Amino acid sequence: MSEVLPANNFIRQIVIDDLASGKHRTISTRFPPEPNGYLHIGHAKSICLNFGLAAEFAGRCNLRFDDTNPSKEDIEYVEAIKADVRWLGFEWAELRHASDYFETFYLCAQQLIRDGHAYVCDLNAEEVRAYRGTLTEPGRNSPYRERTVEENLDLFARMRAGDFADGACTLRAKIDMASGNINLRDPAIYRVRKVSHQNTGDAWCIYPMYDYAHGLSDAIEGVTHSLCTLEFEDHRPLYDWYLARINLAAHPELTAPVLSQGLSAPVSTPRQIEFSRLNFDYTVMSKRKLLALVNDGLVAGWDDPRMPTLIGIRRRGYTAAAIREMARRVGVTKQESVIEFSVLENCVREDLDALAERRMAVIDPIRLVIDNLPEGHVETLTAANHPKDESRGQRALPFARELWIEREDFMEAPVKGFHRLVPGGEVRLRFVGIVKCVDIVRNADGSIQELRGHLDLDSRSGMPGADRKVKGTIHWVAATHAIAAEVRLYDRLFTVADPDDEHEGKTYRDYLNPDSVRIVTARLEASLARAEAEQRFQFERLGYFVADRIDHRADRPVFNRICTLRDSKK
RNA sequence: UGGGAGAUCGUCCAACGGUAGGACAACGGACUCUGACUCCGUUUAUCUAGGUUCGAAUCCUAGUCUCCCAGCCA
Repeated sequence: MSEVLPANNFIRQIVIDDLASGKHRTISTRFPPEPNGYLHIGHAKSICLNFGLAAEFAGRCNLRFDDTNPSKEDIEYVEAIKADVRWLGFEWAELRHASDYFETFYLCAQQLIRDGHAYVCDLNAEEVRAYRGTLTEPGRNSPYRERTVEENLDLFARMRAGDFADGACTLRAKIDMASGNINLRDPAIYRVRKVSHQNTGDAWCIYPMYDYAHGLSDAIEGVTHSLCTLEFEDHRPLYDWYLARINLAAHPELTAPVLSQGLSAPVSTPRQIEFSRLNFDYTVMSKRKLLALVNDGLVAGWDDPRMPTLIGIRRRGYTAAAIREMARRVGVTKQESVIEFSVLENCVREDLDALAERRMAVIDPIRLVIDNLPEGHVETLTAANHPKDESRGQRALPFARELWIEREDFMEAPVKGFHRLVPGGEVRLRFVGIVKCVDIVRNADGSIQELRGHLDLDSRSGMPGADRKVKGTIHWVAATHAIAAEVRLYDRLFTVADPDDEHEGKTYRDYLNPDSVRIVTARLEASLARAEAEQRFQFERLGYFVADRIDHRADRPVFNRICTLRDSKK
């Protein structure tokens, strides 16, 4: 696989310029997921960007859990996210949580109050909405906006102490209720939530909002380039507003609680830069819909091989290298885009073509008996494990008088352009030689019971006659030696390119592909008995397959189809 | 006249005042003991209208279209 010649993009160019101008000596980024769900392929772009930039320019990239809303978060997700990032091939400089900074956030809020930049507001959620105005009309000031500093300090302390019920009041930034940017209309800084937190337990009953916590967390960690998706573009003025008012660098006492936990706080003034999120056709990417697919049993779980989650894609058999290459190919811009799934698929095929050893397997078997071999004839062939890489060695391949071939590779009444086996016609048996179909044995109902073939002994592999040209080559397994295996044939989860399209009252559920998985019992060549979970192979002419990382066992093999081979037959 | 952002092949991404190029897709061909891989070739694009300029995807003006924002979510 073409190894990481970094593709330039506007963010990388900013980094290069900042380093060249001396604005930064080193750079620092972060990947900041909220632990409220599993990571999906869309996150892979952000992970590759943040960790990739840090790696390329010898900077640092933290994994930071943006855990400011305990009611949605769970430790299960933080563990899964860590595993996914590592699987993708990245290691964080430090693991942090926004919740590591809760005490600092509290101190900063007190400072904002003292400086007249924040106030405790007793409006309830509905009232706040009414006061906020609309997209085209300005909002109105809260009646609590002019409380004194002393009163606000006292009230805020009582919020922390648990004196107020959930929703009874908030701490709000005093900015501008008439701003065209709604984020600046006195946004909430803290809300009361009497729930325990995945990381801090019951230490707090007030929790900071994203806009407030995110920029401060970036600054505390010394992040230089804070990369996020487009929808945060109009939050940037607020991001900058908090940083400017609080000015962590000028107030070391504010970060003291971080230091006292043994964590460093190399305060910076981070710059937020937005890029467009990654979307793919034929799938959904919203956490809500993914969660619904899982909860409603429409898929087998977060790691269902049809899911666009990283854990699902991994189980499907995609490689981390392929995902990294995909991220490189799609680039980074501010244009909203939907990537064709073929881009990812091409990356997988390219990686696996080089990586995966070849094997033979028959998915829909029909019996072929070689009539000019003696009854009970068995021999052992050797076959290359990889057609382009001799160092991958060879394997023993049992060959016998009775074979399974692919039902699809025989046509009694061939359509034009059919290159495989037909009555009276010849085809090459991979690694064996040329066989002619001499008879069709039928059941009472006229259906085909088995095929009879005649092997041209002069055309056996290695013989001079093997050079004889025939139009097609088909795969096979020895019926006597084949092992049975469950093979799961996956296809796209949705039947339409844009399942999010809700025209004509449809929803993504109406577009679920009823044939997104087909489970068959296949016959595998004997050497596959030694396959290990997560090992990938090319089943010749069929596609790439992986031994399922959960269900595969030596005595009960289970393979997932990763993707088919490209197919140029018409 | 609410605020913010974006418009280049079918899809993504380049071109940073000087030959519109690459990847994926599609199509055609060569090769082939995988109809794979590989190789060769072909088709298709600068949102519109003006302007500046020897020269505009790029600069200016005016439009058009698309996306995001009215959580005590992130």
